Amino acid sequence: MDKPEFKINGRIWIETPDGKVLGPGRVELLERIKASGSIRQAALQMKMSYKQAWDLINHMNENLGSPVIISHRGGKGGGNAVVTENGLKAIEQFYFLQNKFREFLKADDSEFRL
Amino acid sequence: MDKPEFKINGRIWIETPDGKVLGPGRVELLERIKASGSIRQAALQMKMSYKQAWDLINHMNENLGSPVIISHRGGKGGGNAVVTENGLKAIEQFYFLQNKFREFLKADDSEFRL
DNA sequence: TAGCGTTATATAAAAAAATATATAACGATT
DNA sequence: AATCGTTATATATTTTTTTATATAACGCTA
Repeated sequence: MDKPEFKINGRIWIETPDGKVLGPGRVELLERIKASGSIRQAALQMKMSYKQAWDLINHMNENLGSPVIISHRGGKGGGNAVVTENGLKAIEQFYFLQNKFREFLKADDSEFRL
Repeated sequence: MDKPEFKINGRIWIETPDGKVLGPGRVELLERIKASGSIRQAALQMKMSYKQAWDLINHMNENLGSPVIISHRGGKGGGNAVVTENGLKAIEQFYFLQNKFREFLKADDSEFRL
């Protein structure tokens, strides 16, 4: 139990006065929907239940100014989901911040010593 | 639902290969033990159960190189707990990082716009 | 119009986490 | 040696969260 290797880690998110609206998990969900065109497939890939994915999307749609996902049921393939312009902006801007945060973590990586 | 105010927020912690060992909550716990000399009182102040506080302390004691809290039972007052040198260093160093992180958040505060 | 796979939604079941309760150990103080 | 308030620990209960199950709606396709 001597000399453990300490690393600083953390996470960032976007919030409104009503609470958290965007974080790493939700952004990944958006990206997977963008790639697969399906809420269901994105949920399977991330090993979360469809309900959980849907709840997250619904919450984002209602709290990110305008919808990030537009979904349709029925039709070819049974239905589909697409990321809106607003959603794409959300992904892009969050990654920008995420990258800055990574730099921050890297810079302070060896600043914790007991 | 238009023009919500977006704020970036987040949290940092210290981890070893075995997982998280120190974060804002645990540091606050250490500080309250330092001030009160009692695990129990610190737990009450933070509205957590004694068990939860004890588990956190135990985990820190076992994973922060050397103990951060030394506790005694019996005696005057029924018992007591004191923060070790190692614990004081942990508090101090975490606050140093925490302050840097606050600056980071403030600097990037208005960088998310949809 | 029957079938398909998905979205949407509610409800039930299961799992996990938090909390409460109980009890013993402890040592200075009286 | 009895009392006190705390630490230490186990067990039980409650609460919360997560996951599973079921069912309906939908619109293209064949």
